[in-house]
Amino acid sequence: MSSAVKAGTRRGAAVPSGAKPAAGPPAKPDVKGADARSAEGGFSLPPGRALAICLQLQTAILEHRLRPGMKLSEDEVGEIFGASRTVVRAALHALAHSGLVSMERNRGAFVSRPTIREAHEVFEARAVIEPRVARLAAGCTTESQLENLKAHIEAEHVALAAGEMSRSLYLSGQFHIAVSEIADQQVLGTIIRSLISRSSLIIALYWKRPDTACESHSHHALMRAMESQDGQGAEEIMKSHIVDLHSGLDLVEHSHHDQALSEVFKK
Amino acid sequence: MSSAVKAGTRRGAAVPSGAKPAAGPPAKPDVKGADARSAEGGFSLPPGRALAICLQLQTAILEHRLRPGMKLSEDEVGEIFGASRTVVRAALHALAHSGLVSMERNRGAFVSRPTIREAHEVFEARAVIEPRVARLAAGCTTESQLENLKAHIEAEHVALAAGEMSRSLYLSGQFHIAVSEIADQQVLGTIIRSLISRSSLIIALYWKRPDTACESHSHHALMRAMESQDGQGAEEIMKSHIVDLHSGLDLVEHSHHDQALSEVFKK
DNA sequence: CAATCCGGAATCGTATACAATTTTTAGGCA
DNA sequence: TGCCTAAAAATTGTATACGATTCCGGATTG
Repeated sequence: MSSAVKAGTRRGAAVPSGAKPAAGPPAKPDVKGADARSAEGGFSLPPGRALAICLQLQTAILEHRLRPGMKLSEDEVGEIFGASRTVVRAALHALAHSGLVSMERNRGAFVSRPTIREAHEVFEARAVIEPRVARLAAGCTTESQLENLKAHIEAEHVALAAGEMSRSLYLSGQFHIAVSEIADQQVLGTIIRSLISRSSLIIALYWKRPDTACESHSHHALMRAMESQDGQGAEEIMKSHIVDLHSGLDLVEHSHHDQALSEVFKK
Repeated sequence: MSSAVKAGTRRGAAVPSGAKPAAGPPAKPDVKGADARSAEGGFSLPPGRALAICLQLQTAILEHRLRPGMKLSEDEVGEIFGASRTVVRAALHALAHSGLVSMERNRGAFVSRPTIREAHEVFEARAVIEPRVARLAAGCTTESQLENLKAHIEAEHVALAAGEMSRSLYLSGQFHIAVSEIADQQVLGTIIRSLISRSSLIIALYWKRPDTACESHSHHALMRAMESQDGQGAEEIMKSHIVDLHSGLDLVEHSHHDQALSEVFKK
């Protein structure tokens, strides 16, 4: 049933939609150090083909082309990517470990639907970890890294101006990842990537207002703090930025879809 | 070659070696809330049988029965646990995601050998995260949870007195996990579990002195801070405790095994 | 008419078989 | 003796097949 998964062209580039050139010249940014090692959670790359499937699925989820709750049938995904269930299974397990999909025994894999509680916890965790990492990063930012950050912000602006909401959010996450990579802490970096991935799901579910160009300002301020080696400042900006993100969510039971119907007309 | 893996009885309890009764009566503690949900990294449990294998391998690694660098052949593990390679593979992948084993393409799975850099990063990460979690935990510790912590410390003492070094370290890690569970933060708790698991590997590789009953004191102090709801104190104690652990490591290239030989007689 | 029960279809869990790659070993040659 | 080459052995990567469980629809019955 259903034509659920419709990600990219069977064998497009690993991050096809990630290279979308909104405007010609100013869009050279494109996540620099986030190639293969930015894989799922960051850990042990699944062998061979599974990794490609992983990345495509991940990108699709992070760009909200696959919404939370969608079923990822092994057969279906396998047919789409022209792979056997064995490797699809590996890919799905990998994504499950990174928290993007959840697997229910004998029922299959679904794009994760973070609970409200988990949403809170993810952003609390980010509020604990990322500010500290931002401080570390501020202490050792090179010129080219600053350029990279600038390009990221640039790209965010472009996407936002073009009204590409989901892509904008994706890039926003990539910015945070870029910051964590500057800190050159792989362990914390991996953790942060995982949290940001999950944040993407949370935002897809609980975002309050579809407008709000809130991001770019904080990101710019953060970059400037890093530019002037202001660790303390960077830490504080990051902290408040994440708190802002957290409070920008509408964390109440959403009573989604038909459940709402049966609930509304109950009596 | 080799009779590498020799964990438990093919189908013993999930955590057989974890229940080793050093002394009869005083050993009732045994990790309370750390049953199945304390699985590997904490994430998506591999389906069915794989989970059991996961847990057994994990326990063996955490107790240093499987040393870093050991090869975990799929066939071999499969034969030992009476399972087919399919499920063994899933188990190994899961452990790889939690950082306990590393897989090299076309070469197989090995118990991870954390690099010195990774060792530093893991303890830096713990120093960032755990103190904050300890603070949270201190604010909401119930009586029974205190009892549980007490039992943990008790068990550590017993193991230490019996000279069971590796088990003592294992229990030390479990104590930290117990603290994180009190904080009732699943996301951060999962992260902490993963970091502690890796710490176990790091300690196996880089521990300085095989003696040192250093742990228990800090743990006891932490417990008392939590008992008196002293969040600030708990945070500080945890912080310094982790720094102590970090500095208790001998983080220099160990030139292990034969490499040492060729090095010694080089000139 | 509604609730329940059963059978088919679909999907997942596991085992086994085959292909690809690596490692090792045996052999030949300088 | 030492080193390079090549074939064999071992191990992993992938595909397919079969059994088990769940889901969905229709028939039966109170």
